[in-house]
Amino acid sequence: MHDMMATRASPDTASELQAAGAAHASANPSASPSANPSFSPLYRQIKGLITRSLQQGDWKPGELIPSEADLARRFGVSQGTVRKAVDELAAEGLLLRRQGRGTFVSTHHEERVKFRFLRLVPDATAEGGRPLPQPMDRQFLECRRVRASQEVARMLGIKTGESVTQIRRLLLLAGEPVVYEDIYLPGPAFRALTAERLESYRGPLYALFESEFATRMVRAEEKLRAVNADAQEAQLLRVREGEALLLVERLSFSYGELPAEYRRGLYNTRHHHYRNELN
Amino acid sequence: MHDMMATRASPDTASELQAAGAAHASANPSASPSANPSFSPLYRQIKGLITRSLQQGDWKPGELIPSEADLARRFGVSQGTVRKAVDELAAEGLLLRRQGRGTFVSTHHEERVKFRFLRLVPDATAEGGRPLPQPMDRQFLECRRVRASQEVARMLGIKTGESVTQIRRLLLLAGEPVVYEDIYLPGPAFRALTAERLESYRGPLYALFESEFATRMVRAEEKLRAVNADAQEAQLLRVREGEALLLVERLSFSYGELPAEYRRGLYNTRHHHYRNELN
DNA sequence: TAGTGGTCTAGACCACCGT
DNA sequence: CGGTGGTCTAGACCACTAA
Repeated sequence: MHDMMATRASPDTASELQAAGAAHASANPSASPSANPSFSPLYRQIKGLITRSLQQGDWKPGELIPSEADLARRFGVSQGTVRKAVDELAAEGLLLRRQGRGTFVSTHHEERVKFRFLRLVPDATAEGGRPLPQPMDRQFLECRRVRASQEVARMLGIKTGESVTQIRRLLLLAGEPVVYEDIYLPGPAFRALTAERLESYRGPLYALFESEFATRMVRAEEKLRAVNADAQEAQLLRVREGEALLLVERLSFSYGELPAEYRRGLYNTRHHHYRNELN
Repeated sequence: MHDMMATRASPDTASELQAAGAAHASANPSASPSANPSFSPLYRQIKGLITRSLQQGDWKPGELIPSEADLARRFGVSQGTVRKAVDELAAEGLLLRRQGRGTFVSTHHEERVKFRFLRLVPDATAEGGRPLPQPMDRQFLECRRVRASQEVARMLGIKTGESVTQIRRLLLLAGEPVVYEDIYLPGPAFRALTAERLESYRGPLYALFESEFATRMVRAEEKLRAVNADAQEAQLLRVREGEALLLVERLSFSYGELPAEYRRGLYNTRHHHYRNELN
């Protein structure tokens, strides 16, 4: 394999890569030899281009993206450089590498990473045993359009009073109600969402959002607190009023650090716990 | 045994690296050409060797380890292979790379990563603002040798009734008691630990353990629950009895996945919250 | 200026997957 | 079998730090 004409051409997409410290950056003895203020290595620029393609939906969740060799040709860089860009994206969970098959866009549909964001596990879980083998059931109490409260607006980065979709639901594990949460989705994207659709859908909410509302949750930040159950919460979760509950506020982000969901959940931690790893 | 070193010399440590799929491994026509059951790439073996050196204390926390080129020579591999090993160790927090200076063994003494394991932050913390700029104070209530209860023994992987060191303390943020925790340390290593030493030490507990007890905490697992304060807990944390508190059980590991500390903490989350990131 | 980690390239071969 | 990601090497040059 040789191929590849002597030089560049980069007949495809954006060949706007700034030659920044690239060894092969050709004869460029002029261009300031040092003191680069906003220096970004090539592989990060490549990473940016790939991210943009993901944002734009050029490659959709679950799909196969072009091979490393292919991408290297398109971008006019070496395979090693593409590899480093893809490595980082895979580490961030945006892409999924599978030896012998190719690189795929991550999706909430895969069996392996289902409930990736739900850290609640039954107490009986053994040391290594990760997920919950319990039967999970849902119960949707609300699904409606409401005006964003000051707090919801602030979290989602929109104006107070703007229309948002609110979902209120109950999660049952092994028949017992364990999670009660309010979910807020910004903008008109989720206008078509109905309680019926929620009821009929099998699988995680994020998988539904991905498939039918073109919104993929990429990462999230959570704030945890302990609170005492009020009368309504106690009734829904079948605990005594005043019983301690774990309050979990979650802000989820889509591609490009775009806030795409705000969630306020109450967990009954009598037989379950929130599991976390510190590094 | 076989080969190795047509060149090199590798005068130093273990040159027992099994030529596994190495392109240059050559001269090894015997060894099953494929179908390798427990296949481990070279860089992982290197990683193991470096980890072993860390465990053995060849390089201590805060110290500079040999340069990549140096390590490559010692191990008889290319710099790229060493680099990949070090990359992973740095990603896991065992090593810290600093361009232009070298690679250092991570330590709990650095200003940058102090309180790496304490995820409690004041509610007022802005979006990006990470750590707590609050004045922190401690109050040590106990420091004694006790026999491990069944639970403590199970967590620490020792026998029930074995001697462990117990520390009971209160953490005060901005003058208010916010954390009340019991800490259990296994084995005879911490026999010399006294309440006086704890009182006089400035800096994180883990920094003390590292400096004076040759125990570095590398990673930890936490289980979170919401519980109602009992009378004693309420008094110490200055809340009403029955008030919801965040119960945080932490199992910390030293090098080699060795359980080295079990901790049971109660957090008052009225003005603070536990912060977490999901990827 | 010397030394370190950081980036980039080019090419080889291995492990794994589907056909 | 051909194609994909995974590993390994060798060498070049860049960015940063400290002496």
